[in-house]
Amino acid sequence: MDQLAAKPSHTPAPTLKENLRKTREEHARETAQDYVEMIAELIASQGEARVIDMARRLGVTHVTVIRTIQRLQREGLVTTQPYRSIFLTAEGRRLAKESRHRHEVVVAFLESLGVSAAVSQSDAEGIEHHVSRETLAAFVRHLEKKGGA
Amino acid sequence: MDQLAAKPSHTPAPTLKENLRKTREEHARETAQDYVEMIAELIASQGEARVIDMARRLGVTHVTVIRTIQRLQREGLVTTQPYRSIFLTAEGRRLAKESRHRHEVVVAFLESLGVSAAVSQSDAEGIEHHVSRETLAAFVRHLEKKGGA
DNA sequence: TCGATTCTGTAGCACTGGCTACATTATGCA
DNA sequence: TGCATAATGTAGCCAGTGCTACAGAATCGA
Ligand SMILES: [Mn+2]
Ligand SMILES: [Mn+2]
Ligand SMILES: [Mn+2]
Ligand SMILES: [Mn+2]
Repeated sequence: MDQLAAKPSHTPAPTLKENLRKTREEHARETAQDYVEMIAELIASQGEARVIDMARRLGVTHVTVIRTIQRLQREGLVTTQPYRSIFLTAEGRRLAKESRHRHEVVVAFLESLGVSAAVSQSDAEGIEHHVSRETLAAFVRHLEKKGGA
Repeated sequence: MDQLAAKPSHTPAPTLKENLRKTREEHARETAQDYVEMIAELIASQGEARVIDMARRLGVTHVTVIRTIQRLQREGLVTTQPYRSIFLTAEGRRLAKESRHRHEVVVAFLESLGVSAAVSQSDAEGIEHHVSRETLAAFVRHLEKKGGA
């Protein structure tokens, strides 16, 4: 009830307010994305995802990891039992796959613009969480155009 | 002391850990960037930046704005007096100018890839805060190549 | 001019995600 | 096999950023 009353039909044009709200929501989700992505990688490479390995790779203490894992469990992305390693739910695996793909596209896209590998990796870590479906598609188009194949 | 010991000379290759730490730091700064950018816009268009206008545009309550402004004042980006409007310090103006420029480049860049204006605005609101100097330069190069002029 | 309304500010709550200090459980090796 | 070490977990602190409820100051129009 704080919209410009009458004006349906064509899309109502997103306001700055709505864009900022969306960005805040993305921030709330990005920890989840980085975590499930890393859990999937650890399971693939080490056979299991342990709190201590995540803490070392994330650069935070194990306490922070434990509390975040508890939240992700509450949200249905992972499962754990006391003193056991971490597993992904079906939804967690889905999100991990999607996040990894987007991450790779963003890195490849930045590199295709001539950005160094190191900076591409670094910037992608933040940018990835704010790339919509439409923008991701545009990145892929750009890569296909340049990449040949 | 958790680096690969011996291997100086050329840059030590940033670890995932360091990239994530950098992303966290960027998040701590992005509120400041969006605020000073908006304060500059309000001063330019309305003659002054008031709490209530910022709250409406940001989509948060005035309480949140007041507390954030207090922090920005502590950090030397703005000045205020009780019941008076908000001013930028020299450093605040510098940051506002830089943020606005980067915001505009990011939006223009996304649009140049064929992303719709609405989505470009929305994605840029988050992406802008993770675009390094080097990536920004790559965006500008890409725009100059396509844009002609 | 003065009273209603609007604006600014404070108190106190929730949640996230950092941390240290300490407790408990598992693990691995002598 | 047992004990030192490593890993996991809990308690409680902090800062940031949301919120509602309420208090105080400023403004505007009748
Ligand atoms: Mn990331
Ligand atoms: Mn972000
Ligand atoms: Mn902006
Ligand atoms: Mn922004």
